[in-house]
Amino acid sequence: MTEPGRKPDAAEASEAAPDETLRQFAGYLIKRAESVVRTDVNAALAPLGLRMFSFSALAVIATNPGLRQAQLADALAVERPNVVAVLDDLQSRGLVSRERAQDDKRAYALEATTAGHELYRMALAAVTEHEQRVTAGLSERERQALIRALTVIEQTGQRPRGEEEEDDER
Amino acid sequence: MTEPGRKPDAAEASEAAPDETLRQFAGYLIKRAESVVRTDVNAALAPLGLRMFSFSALAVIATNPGLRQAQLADALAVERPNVVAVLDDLQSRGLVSRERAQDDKRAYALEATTAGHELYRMALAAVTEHEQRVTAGLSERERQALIRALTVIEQTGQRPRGEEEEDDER
DNA sequence: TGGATATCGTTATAAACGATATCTAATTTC
DNA sequence: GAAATTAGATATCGTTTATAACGATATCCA
Repeated sequence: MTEPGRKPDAAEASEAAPDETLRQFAGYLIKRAESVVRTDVNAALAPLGLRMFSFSALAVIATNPGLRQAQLADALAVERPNVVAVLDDLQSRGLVSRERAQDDKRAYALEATTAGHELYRMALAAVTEHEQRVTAGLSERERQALIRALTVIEQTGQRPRGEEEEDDER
Repeated sequence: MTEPGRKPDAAEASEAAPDETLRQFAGYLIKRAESVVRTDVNAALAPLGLRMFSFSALAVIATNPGLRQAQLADALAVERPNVVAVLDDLQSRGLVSRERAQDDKRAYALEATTAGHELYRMALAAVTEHEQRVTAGLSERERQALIRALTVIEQTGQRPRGEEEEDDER
């Protein structure tokens, strides 16, 4: 082991990471970064009884009073059934209210309660800390560039496939 | 709808996205981008009978002949049990061989078969196409900056917590 | 007006992903 | 050579996210 050097046999190549080929793909690194972020943010939110997803839901509700469940699901880019359990939890803990919409008796108007806003404030602080922690290796300019790049990717990928720059928003 | 403008009532605010607050966090955008990437890459690999994870495994094996399972798991940042089923699949399809290591009869030396290399070539082309598709909105410089930023985040987050720049790698 | 159709929230279910605990066989340590 | 460790396998579980289908309400339109 650690012989001066020659033919590292690949299995124990010390020069390059074994996944070097994959690391040229942003997609691969996004997946790995997502894992790191999810672990860290969930740890940061655990003391507050929240996870990444319930925090996101609370944030969207707190900043968009009157939102309906389908709109919430849409905002979070998940299917409608996926928000039900989260809302059950948030509501049972008195953080969010579900009031029947007066103009549509099928729908609920979602609102954060006082306790919900309070918890949201604390959770937002915890998540902000988390963000600073995981992006500590980046300058603010780099972090902003990252945010822009990710936004572009998300929007690019959202398209049906085969679109480019058609400006279909109006 | 689309009335000239005033008091959008938040529930139907047309100016800002409902998750505007969350979009200032790289972590949130990483999660959303991951979803887009995963969906797209899995669709790209489906015709080849691969998913993102099995492709990654095949790539690492093909470029690191003789690798052991534990090293593969390590390279892919997952626990050892998680590679077993994937290898069972790849092996049963004749893409990967598991030969007992001569210096350690517990371990397997993993290698891609000729068919495995062949499929890997095709899959690599499909993934490269996918990468170009999802990063079509970025310049090559932006894409490289994204890759660097994600690498930094991954490494930052990997640390036990409370480390910074200690250079604990010797 | 009234039937077809669509939408809202819900339930049930399943696939994919990834972790932990434990087992065996083999290996290393002392 | 006994004890501790390691490699891979198995079983199991939790999380995340999707689809299908259902009851209730709302909208469309002939």
